[in-house]
Amino acid sequence: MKTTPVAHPPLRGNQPHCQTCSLNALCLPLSLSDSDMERLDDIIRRGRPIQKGQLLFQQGDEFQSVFAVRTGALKTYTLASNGEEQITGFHLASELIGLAGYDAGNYPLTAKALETTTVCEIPIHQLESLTDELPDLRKQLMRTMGTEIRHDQNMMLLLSKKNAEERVASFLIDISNRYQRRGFSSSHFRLPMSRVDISNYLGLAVETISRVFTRFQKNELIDTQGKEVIILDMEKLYEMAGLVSEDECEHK
Amino acid sequence: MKTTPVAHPPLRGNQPHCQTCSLNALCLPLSLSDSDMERLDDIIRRGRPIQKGQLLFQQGDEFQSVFAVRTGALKTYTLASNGEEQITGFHLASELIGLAGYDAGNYPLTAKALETTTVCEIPIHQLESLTDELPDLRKQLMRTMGTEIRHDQNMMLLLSKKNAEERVASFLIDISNRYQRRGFSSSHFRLPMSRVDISNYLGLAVETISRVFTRFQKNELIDTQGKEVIILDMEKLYEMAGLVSEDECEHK
DNA sequence: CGAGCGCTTGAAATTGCTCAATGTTAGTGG
DNA sequence: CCACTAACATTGAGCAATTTCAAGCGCTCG
Repeated sequence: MKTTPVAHPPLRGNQPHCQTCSLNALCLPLSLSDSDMERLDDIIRRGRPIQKGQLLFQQGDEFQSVFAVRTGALKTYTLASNGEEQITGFHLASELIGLAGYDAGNYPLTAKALETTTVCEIPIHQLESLTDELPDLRKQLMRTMGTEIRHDQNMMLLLSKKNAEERVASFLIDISNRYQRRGFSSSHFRLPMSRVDISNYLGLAVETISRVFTRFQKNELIDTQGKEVIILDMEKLYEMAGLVSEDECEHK
Repeated sequence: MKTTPVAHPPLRGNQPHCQTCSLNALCLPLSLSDSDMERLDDIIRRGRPIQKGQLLFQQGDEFQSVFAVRTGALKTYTLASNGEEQITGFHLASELIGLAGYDAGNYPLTAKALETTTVCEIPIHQLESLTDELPDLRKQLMRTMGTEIRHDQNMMLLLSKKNAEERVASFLIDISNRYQRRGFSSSHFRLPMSRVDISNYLGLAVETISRVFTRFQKNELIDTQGKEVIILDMEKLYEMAGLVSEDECEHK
């Protein structure tokens, strides 16, 4: 078990705040009143950016804080005992990471920056005392964990039932939706992760990812240039993913 | 969206209680004081047993309660939009199910009895008010969700990185450990689920499960007769699973 | 400008799947 | 208690999807 390589740099002045953060409607403060948000804001630490490839925390490190992504993106992965790495999620701005370690005393996974990334650190002890007083915050935390569980169960379905094309289509749709929720284009974006990361996440070989991307491009489903992706036919992509676009089917 | 076929039968007299339940050290009451346990016990409803094949709740049903398995076993599964079913977990006595629906308002999965099963029902509203007052209970719930997340992430690793033999070996070890924790034999047990369920859970074809079981039997790793399983070489099974038996490797 | 990493493409190999047939078990009703 | 049926389980053969191996390209960063 190694010690944390990077972790939590000291504070700097001129900090942003939850109250003015453009992400507060997506992030942990969601559903908090102004005064409650202020109390949450008080315990949040905002450190210097972490660079691409640096670790935010490592599997086995003592569980001390949860983190909200402010800008940038990270991947989280677990290590099998044989050393193999399984990426369990990519995390964009406003998303909370680290909660899975809540009960264990240490992080059950490693978080690595995919690009230069800034995070808000929320020390767990203070968060815990705060949740004692703020039921809304508590619910929000439970909600976040529920979301995580549903995500993982969707991934189980994907990994055990879907073929390569369905996996890639599902992946692109997921990313697209997440960018959209953040106010970015749902059809034109830049993937923060490498092909190798995607292949690992989707349980496929890199070569397969490459081939599916080119096939999608030939079939004019998407246009892609390196990490840049333009979705040309969202409708069809939903079909490929084994899903149905929301437009035409709202009942569940 | 269909209505619930079975759900929550009426109460009966002569109920057992958390205080005297042999599972209370594994179940939700874990870490509660006697008086707190009593308060939890007061809100628990204990219905008549549900029969093999009956549903406890169904994907889409309104989220009203979480359930603890008292005796028997269930499977939970999600339905893909194309109707395919993915089993996300098997649940033995003392295990809590339904929490994943916490934030969504309705259950994100279906729970079906694998055999005659009795459950303790915990209405969510009352549980919520109780958590307001009992921080220990709150923590226990968070812990349970954390455990669920780690389980699912382990499954993601299994589904995306392990071959058929490794999957089956991992599965048998997991079941074995869970029986052991409940005070049963870790080397001789009866699987409550069918081969089809196992294959679905592990992301393999039924035939593959069958073949791996016979191969394991030929290699004298296990002895099996239908759902009855005897583990002959635990050591080797751990190796096959890509794990290391606790005996020989305690670090990490 | 060269090295190296990341990405793409092709051909061969492999693993697990599908299909089909047969065997086995458990539950039902005469 | 036995016969019957339906669901479950096993086994074999051929096949298909994806992986592995190998090679080449192109961008980026020292």
